[in-house]
Order: sequence, then C-alpha cells, then structure tokens
Amino acid sequence: MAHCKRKPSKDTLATNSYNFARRVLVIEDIWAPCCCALPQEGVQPDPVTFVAVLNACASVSALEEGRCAHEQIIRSGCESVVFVRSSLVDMYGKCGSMQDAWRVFNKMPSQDVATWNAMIFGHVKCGQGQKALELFQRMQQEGVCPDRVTLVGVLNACASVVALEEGRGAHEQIIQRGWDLDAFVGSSLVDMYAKCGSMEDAWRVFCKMPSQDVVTWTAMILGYVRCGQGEKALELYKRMQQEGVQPNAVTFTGVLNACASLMALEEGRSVHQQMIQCACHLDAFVGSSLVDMYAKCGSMEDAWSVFNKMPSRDAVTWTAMIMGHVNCGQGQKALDLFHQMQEEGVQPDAVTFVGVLNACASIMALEEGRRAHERIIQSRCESNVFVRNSLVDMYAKCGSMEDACRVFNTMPSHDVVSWNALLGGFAMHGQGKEALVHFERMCEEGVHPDEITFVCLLSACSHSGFVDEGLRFYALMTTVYRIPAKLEHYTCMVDLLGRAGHLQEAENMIQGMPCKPNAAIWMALLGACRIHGNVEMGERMAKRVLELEPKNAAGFVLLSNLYAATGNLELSENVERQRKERDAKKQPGRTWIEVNDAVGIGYLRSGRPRLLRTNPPR
DNA sequence: TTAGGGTTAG
Repeated sequence: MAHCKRKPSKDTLATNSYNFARRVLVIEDIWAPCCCALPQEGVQPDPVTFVAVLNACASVSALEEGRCAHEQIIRSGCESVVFVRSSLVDMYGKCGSMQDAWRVFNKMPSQDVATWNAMIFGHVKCGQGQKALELFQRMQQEGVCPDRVTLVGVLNACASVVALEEGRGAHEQIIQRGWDLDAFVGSSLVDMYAKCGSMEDAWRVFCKMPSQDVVTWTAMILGYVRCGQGEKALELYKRMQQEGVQPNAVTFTGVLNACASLMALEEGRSVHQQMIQCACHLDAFVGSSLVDMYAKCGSMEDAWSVFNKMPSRDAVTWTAMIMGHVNCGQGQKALDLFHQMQEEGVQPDAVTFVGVLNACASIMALEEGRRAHERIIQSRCESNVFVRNSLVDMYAKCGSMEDACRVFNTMPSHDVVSWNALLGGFAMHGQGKEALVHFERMCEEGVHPDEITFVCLLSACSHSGFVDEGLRFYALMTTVYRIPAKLEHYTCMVDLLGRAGHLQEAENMIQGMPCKPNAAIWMALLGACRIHGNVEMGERMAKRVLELEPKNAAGFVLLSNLYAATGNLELSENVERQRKERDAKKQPGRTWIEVNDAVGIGYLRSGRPRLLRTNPPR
C-alpha cells in the first residue's frame, strides 16, 4: 500500500461528518493524514467523507494520497457507490493518471454524465484533447445526454488541439440547448475561439453575452495577447475597468504580457501599481510575469527589484531573469544566475535550458555549453524540440560545427528552426558549400524554408563568393516561395553583389528597394567599394552612412582604408582625424584565430594575435 | 470557464 507521508493529527479524528472533513481536509490543507488515519483510530468514514478526501487530493494533484484513499475505499466496501466511483475517476484525471481513471471507469456497470465529464476533463488536462473529443462522441452514442459542464470540457478540448470546426459544432449544440448566454459556457466559448485564432467569433460571443464577468473579459484579453495584438488587449483592459469590472491575478498576467510584447514600460509600471493596490504583486505566478515584463522592456533594474521582493521563486521566475540578461547582452550574468538558481535548490526545466544555451551562444562559452548539455541529458530534457534547436545553435555559434551536426543528426525530426540554426552556422563560418548541400537535404525532407532560411543562405553565398547561387536563392525566395524580400535580404544581396565586384548592380538594388535603406546596407556597399577600390562610390556610401549614424566608427575606418588602399594617403589621414574629432571609437575586430594549436575567438590586429576564448581540441 | 518563462537571421 502506498503510504501517506504526513502523520495523523488527533484533531482530524474528531468526526467523519462531511462538513468537518471539508473544513479540515480542504481549507486547512491537512487532508492527507485523515484518509489514512480514520480507520486506524476506529472512526468509520462514510462515502461522503471519501468524496471530500478525493476532492481534496484532486485539488492539489496528490496522486499518491489519492491512491491511498482508493485503497481505503475498497476496504470499506464503498467502491460500489456511484458517486464515489465518479469522484475516483475525477481524482485520477485531475492528478494526471488517465490509466487509473480508465481502470475505474471500465469497472463501472454504467457511467453517469459526471463520470463522462471527469474523463473528458482528465484527457484535456493530460494534453490529450483529441481523445477527449472522441470520448464526447462515444458518450453521445451510448445515449448519455451531455450537460453544460460536458460542453465546457469539449470547448476546452477544442481549444487545446485548435479544432475550430469541432468547436463550431459544439457552439451549435450549445445554442440549441440555450446555454450560450450562461456565463461559464460563454467564457469557454470566447476562450475556445480565441485559442483557435478566430478573434472575430470570440468577440461576437463576447458581445452577445448578457453580462461579462472578469473571466470573460480576461479570456478576450488573453486572446488578443496570444495573437500578437497587444494594443487591442490593453484597450480592452481599459474598457473593462471603465465598465467597473475589477481585474484579478489572471487578468494581470495577460496585461503584463501585452506590455512586454509592446515593450510598453510605462504602461507596465502603471499595471504594477494597480497590482500593488490589489495586493496581487506578491503572487508567485503573477510575480514571474512582472519580472518578465520588466526584463522584456529592457529594465533589468526593475526586474531585479521585483525579483528580490518575491517571497518565493520557481523555475519560471529564474528563467525570466536569465532570459532578460541574455536579451540585454549580459550572457555571463545570465549564467551566474543559472548557477545561483541551482544553489538555491530550484530545478531548471527545459525552458531554463533554452535560456542557458542562449547565454552560452551569446558569449561563445563552449565549455559552459557542453556542461549545460550534460545537465540537459541528466534532466531528460533533450527530447524537447526547443532545447535541441538551441543546442544546435549554441554549438554553431560557439564555433563547433562538428557538435552542432552531431546534435542535429541525432534529432528524430527537423523543423525549419533546426535547419536555420544549422545553415546559420555554416554561413557564419564561411562554409558555403555545406550550406548549399544541407539546403538540398532540407528540401528533400519536405521542410519549407522561411525568410530566415534565405537570410542564412544569402549570407553563406556572400561569404563564399557564390554570386550565381545567391541570385538563384533570391529568385527562389521571391517567386517560388513568395516570400517578400525584407531589408535583411537586401543587405545580404548587396553584400553578395558588392563583394563579387558588381557594385553598380548592388547600388541599383538599394535604390529599387521598397523599404528605407539603413546604415548597415550602405555599409555593406562601402565595404565592397573598399575591396574593389572604387573611391567615387565609396565616398557617396560613406556620406550616407554618416548621415544616418554620425558616430559610426566603421564608416570612417572603411573610407580611410579605401583612401589608403588607392594611394590617397592625405585623404585617409584626414578622415581618421575627423573620426577622432567626432569621438567615434573603434571596436577591436574579433575573429576565429588559432594560436599555438588552440582555436578560438580573439583579436588578430592588435599586435600579437590574442585568444579571448579557446575551443580546446576534443 | 480565464494565468507565468522558450528555438532560428541581422
């Protein structure tokens, strides 16, 4: 028998009445001793007590204690009571053990609607929405009439598997039965349509409801956040308050997400103030959203301030901080946080590892990345597709294409992100041939390239001098895949054409762009002018760069080098003097270098080649 | 009935 961890308390043994059981078990949260202790102390629980115990177990997902209660129920002979059985099914479903739920379900001579509902909700909770929908069909075939709880479960199932058509079918049944004006059902309908991406339908249901409560408003707000319409979400949030509906913790998570997506720091701060007024700011769940919002809005100071005040922090809170530092370009700080998190006994999960791998990639910390990889294997997170893609990316960015390929080749399937990470790696290391070969493989596997794929390919062609292939990819992207060219693609093309000496074509390309050129694209052509010694065009390009970015040191340096290379030493010195006058500081160039058999990132041009980080031989 | 942190380019 599964043993209960907590010791029996005398107080829990005073009575087995339903109300007392509920009070002790649920409210005071010392329910576990009761289910084991009652029979030992000679107090006989009745079916009502057992249901209360099962509900308590279900409410906190305590499977072990639930199983323990089940054994007591069998011994007491109460298992034949219908509502005890349906509570058992419900408990197992809510605790995530559908196998146990099915065992009880199949043993029942007949199932009432509550039991079917428990099974449907159980499957949804376990991420098996499709199975829940199949059960709904079976239930109707067996002549059991669904109630409004069933339909709420079905709508949840549709939302979880993005089954819009089935959702519409459920909506029709709901209208036929006259339940569409019910607050619970209506909120679930709004949620279903929003999760299925049909905000128009969600809005229609929302407007038709006789009154909207905080849940309905929140479902609508979350829908807008999910589909990337953060502004609409904030608008709705304001309207909700004008209508006198008070936001709750769930609403705040949605609104903070909206602020994060819009990088709306001021709005975020004002929501934070409202949260303090409602005393919601210390809630661990919402606190993480608050940390994330400040981090995404670039204010790590505020993120830290919230983080430090939180009474408890879980993996989500730490991960939000880690990601925040990565996005601010503080990779080392992110890794320090990762170590601190573990010292405090918080177990990292798959999302944390994604953040850690990003941090390693951003500072090219190969050894740290390898250690993270080991931890990922130990934590059984390596099957997560985000983690795998991040591993490929980390190894590629840390300079080990060998490891990147090894991880890539052991993946059971590749999505477009996996391919892009690999192709980006080849591009970065000037392995144009490899990039072309792997693009062919990608197409053979039937994975559709996206705009990022083409940035990688164009950049790979550019670095390897593959002009014809680059032009072919550009044509493929715009005509076959109908991906409209963006500034990034034009920059790669200008770089490609320019390096190959097609300077005029490159300039024509910039002039023909539908979008406004930025400094980077003029710089790409200026670099090409330096390679090919075109002073006249180089001067024009430098002028454009410095108009947009007056302190762009690279712009001065490239022009100065162009003058020097073409014998205009006086002009070269003049440009260098202007650079110093404008206080445009040079950043030492880093590149992959080898020093004494060690390969790594370092400075080549500051006197002696100096390694910053090595890539030790394996 | 509504909740938090996630991958690829430049």
